[in-house]
Amino acid sequence: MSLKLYDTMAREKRPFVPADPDRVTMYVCGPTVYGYAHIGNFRPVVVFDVLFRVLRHIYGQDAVVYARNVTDVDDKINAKATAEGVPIKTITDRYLAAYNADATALKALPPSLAPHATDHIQAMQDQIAALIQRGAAYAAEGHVLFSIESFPDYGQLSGRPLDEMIAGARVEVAPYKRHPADFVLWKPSKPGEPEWPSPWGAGRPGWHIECSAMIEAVLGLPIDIHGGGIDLTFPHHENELAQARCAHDLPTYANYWLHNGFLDMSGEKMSKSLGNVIIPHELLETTPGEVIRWALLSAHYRQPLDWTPSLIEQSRSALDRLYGALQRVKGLDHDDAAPPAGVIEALSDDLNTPKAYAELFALAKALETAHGEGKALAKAQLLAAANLLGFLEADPDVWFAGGADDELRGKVEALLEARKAARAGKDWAAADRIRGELDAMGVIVMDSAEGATWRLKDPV
RNA sequence: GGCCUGGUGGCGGAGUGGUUACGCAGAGGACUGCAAAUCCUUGCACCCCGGUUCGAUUCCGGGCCAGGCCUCCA
Repeated sequence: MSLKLYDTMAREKRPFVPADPDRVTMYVCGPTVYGYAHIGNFRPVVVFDVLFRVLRHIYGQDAVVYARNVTDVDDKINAKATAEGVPIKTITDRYLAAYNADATALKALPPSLAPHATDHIQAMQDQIAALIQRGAAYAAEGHVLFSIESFPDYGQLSGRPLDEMIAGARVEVAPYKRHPADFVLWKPSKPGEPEWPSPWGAGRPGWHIECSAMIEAVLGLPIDIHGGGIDLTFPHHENELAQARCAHDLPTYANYWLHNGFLDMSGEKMSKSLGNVIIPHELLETTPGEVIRWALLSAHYRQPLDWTPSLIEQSRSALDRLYGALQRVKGLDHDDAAPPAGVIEALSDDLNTPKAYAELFALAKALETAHGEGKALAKAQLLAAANLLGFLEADPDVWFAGGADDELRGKVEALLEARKAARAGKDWAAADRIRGELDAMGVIVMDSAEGATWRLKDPV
């Protein structure tokens, strides 16, 4: 079994070979913390979380270093702080906490490292200084700009020839730019905005230099995997690559570039102007994080994913099915099993999560139809497989009835006792009336040879 | 205009040069006092037109349609 990943640079699936199997490095562009992240922002969070889990499974728990940055200096953050009349840190702290809480709710493991841009200003300045020294950047009117003409490979990642950059430059070009597509490495701050002293005047870093400098600072160059949304390919990743390679005259910045497809809303791009933005922070009030995670991974990560109410319902049904299988074998435990080959193979093929889902259903069926010892083993295998994807970590009873408070539980238990007595006396009318009462309470009753179990229709 | 994706059954969504994806929904059966859950069985597909081939949903060319990037963006 070997892991294959689609590399945007090579435009094909390639066998994954880390530079050092004892220290596999991965970097994913994280959030700018100026507001609640929307559902689309969390697609890379769960996608690369699965990759993180798969890599840890292959190379060892401690052999994978996964960094996801936090951009905490940005125009939007400044604007938000000004609007609320609070310090910038109040804004960034608040939304970073929310982001981390949401990521946890979506069952994403914390990354190994979460570097903050404001903690690495020096590293950014060092990289900028190296670029100037090598003639790849120039200072002008308080700005420092990267000179794309100094880098012949510019455009390689996104497949855009340099001469097209000029035609593509539809925005007004700042007069101090030598080439229309030159981009900012350092810029002056406006009054009231955060600023740091620098050899080129007080100011703050451009967006692209944050990532390339932090990668150098916390992971070292080059790295094995760089991930992010497909929209970041250009200009963000193209620029990061140019900066890092030029600063240190490197042939390679990242050995594999992975990009997740977009999430859209009924075929439309999610945007505030269309009013169709879904915020997990709010969605989590009515939908378990695991359901959202299931939905986000239900299509292959490079495909576009259409977010619809039906997708949520189907995802809930799928998890109910799997948790139901687990709930029926409560108590049957087996020593930890390795994840079955089918799931490994599916995920090793460029993270084919839909195929991995099919394997989970096959394992659930095997569990339902197994007997005796086989049942315990099947359960352990299902759990091991699901763990690789970040699913089925909850107690099935909690999954189905976790939303029920003690009062409701008491009522349900009492009614079930009464119904049991009615059924024993073959008083079907009374038994059905009680079941109707439970149904009205949102409780579904399931009889079995071992007695009745119950679940909430709509567990949160 | 440039670059790039994708068009699969009622819905979601993999995959393959000739054989079952899978899930949800539907149909029949088993089980059940009746249900629910579960199990068994089952119907439903590969945008259009050419080409290559013994054979294409799968490869090649063209077309149509949808979407993305080229500006902040996961």
